[in-house]
Amino acid sequence: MKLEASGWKIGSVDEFLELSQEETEFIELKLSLSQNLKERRQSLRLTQKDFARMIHSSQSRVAKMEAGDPAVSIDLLVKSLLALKTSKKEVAGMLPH
Amino acid sequence: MKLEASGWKIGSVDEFLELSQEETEFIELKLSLSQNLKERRQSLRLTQKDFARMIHSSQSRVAKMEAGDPAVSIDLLVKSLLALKTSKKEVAGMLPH
DNA sequence: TGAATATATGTCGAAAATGACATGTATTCA
DNA sequence: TGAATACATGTCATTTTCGACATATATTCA
Repeated sequence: MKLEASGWKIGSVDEFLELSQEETEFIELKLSLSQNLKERRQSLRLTQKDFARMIHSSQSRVAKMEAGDPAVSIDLLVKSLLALKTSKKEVAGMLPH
Repeated sequence: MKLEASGWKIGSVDEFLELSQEETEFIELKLSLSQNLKERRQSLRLTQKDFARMIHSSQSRVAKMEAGDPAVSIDLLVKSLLALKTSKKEVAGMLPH
């Protein structure tokens, strides 16, 4: 999984070139939601633009969500999934490895 | 479940006194994480103050997290749970109804 | 091919979330 | 009881995330 390529910071103040287990799990969790969101949108034959209108957001933000951009919150990802009629159980199913 | 008591807005511009299914599910999801976080912290015999230090936050913010304050993000709740060595599978188990 | 459509990326001011602090209220226990 | 400890609540300046926009790059398809 190319975390580096998604713009996730690799270096930090405390650790140089190393992500803590906790940080890694957090990022993986978000990427799982991102990927599932993209799959769901596509399987519904929605364009990013149309989906953006559904959630009162913008095409560029949808693209960032799906790209796993670090500057997108889990809150927005979850709200987006719920807007696609994803059940809580389905959201839960996206989390475990 | 007393959503109103937790400070969640009941009225909005579009709908007066009614939460959409989507909004309700989002709030319930957050409250589940809140409650589980509180239980986990308590079972580990950690004070809010001590836990706050662990996650580089403050006692007041921990209190707000556990109270289900709307102004607390899922991101912070998830990071907090992960700091308590909660596995992704365990987080997933908190979500379904 | 090339126009139309779809997606990716960078930037901005506005809005929301943050840690910190002060202070109020419960709870504990000697 | 009352002091000590734990938790709740309100506010504030700073940081982060937001929708929006411009524009670059991919993809589709006639």
